[in-house]
Amino acid sequence: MINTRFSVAIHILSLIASEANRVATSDIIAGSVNTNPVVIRRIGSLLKKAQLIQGGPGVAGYSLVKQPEEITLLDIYKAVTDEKELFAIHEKPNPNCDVGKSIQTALDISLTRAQLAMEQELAKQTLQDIIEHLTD
Amino acid sequence: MINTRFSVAIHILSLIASEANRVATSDIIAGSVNTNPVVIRRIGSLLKKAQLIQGGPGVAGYSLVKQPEEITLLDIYKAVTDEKELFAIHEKPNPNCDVGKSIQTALDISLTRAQLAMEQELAKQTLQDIIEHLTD
DNA sequence: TCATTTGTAACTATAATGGTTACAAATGAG
DNA sequence: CTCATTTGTAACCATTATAGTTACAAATGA
Repeated sequence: MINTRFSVAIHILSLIASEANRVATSDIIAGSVNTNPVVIRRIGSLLKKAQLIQGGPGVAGYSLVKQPEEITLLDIYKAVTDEKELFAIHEKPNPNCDVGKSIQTALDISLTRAQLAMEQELAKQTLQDIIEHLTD
Repeated sequence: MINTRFSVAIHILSLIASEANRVATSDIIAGSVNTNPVVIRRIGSLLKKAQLIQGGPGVAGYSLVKQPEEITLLDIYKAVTDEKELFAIHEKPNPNCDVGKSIQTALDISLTRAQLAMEQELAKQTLQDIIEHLTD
């Protein structure tokens, strides 16, 4: 299972967008996510590195850098997962075995396809789509 | 990251298929995967529950129940991941907040789509495809 | 009968995760 | 300028998942 940083990141961005008039501090966001403000700031730090939000010490709250329609879920996913692969492949299969010596390459081909399929679906959805579902 | 059970399971099945004439014991498979035989038997147990292989105490080795063309990577994925969701969603957002009260539903809609996209890609590939890539 | 092998429980070390405290640094209001 | 507020980040902790390991009962077939 992929950790909750991704879903919390989407939550954070949704809240910032929906509170565009008010000030979305890490404390307020933490109240909505129901966690510790440091957890929010930690993820906020990743979202800043990815140029999705802005904010900093002394300035209360975060704000979006782009419009919700311009932020895809893939942007958010990449921001919080770094360059990690979706599927782990076991490290040291036996190179003296016909299967062992080439299984990693074979796995990489197939599993990368699956990862790309997922990422393409995330790229089709934006923060705006999430926000539109919020009134459900 | 999804754990290595999935990739090890594919390795196990590939080895059983490619050694169809010889006896694929947990010890031999462990030698190819380069791990402990119990790890193999543990995953083997899951593959048996999913009706992908057969074998048991007293009988040396495992054998495939279906042909490699009939085993999709999704079958294997489901066998080793149980019914767990791909993406974790944070548990207790604040129900007194407009975003918090409906974010889980919104996330579920979007993330389930991404998971399905990945699963559909896995369903398109079979154990036979992996085996064909092995000679690379 | 007995050597071989699987199934599984139990334990361990390691790593990831999320929560928490603490505090320096930056900012802007007064 | 001063100070309250807020962010950034290090450090630490508890919990959990993971993979490896030992041990042994149960099943099988030679």
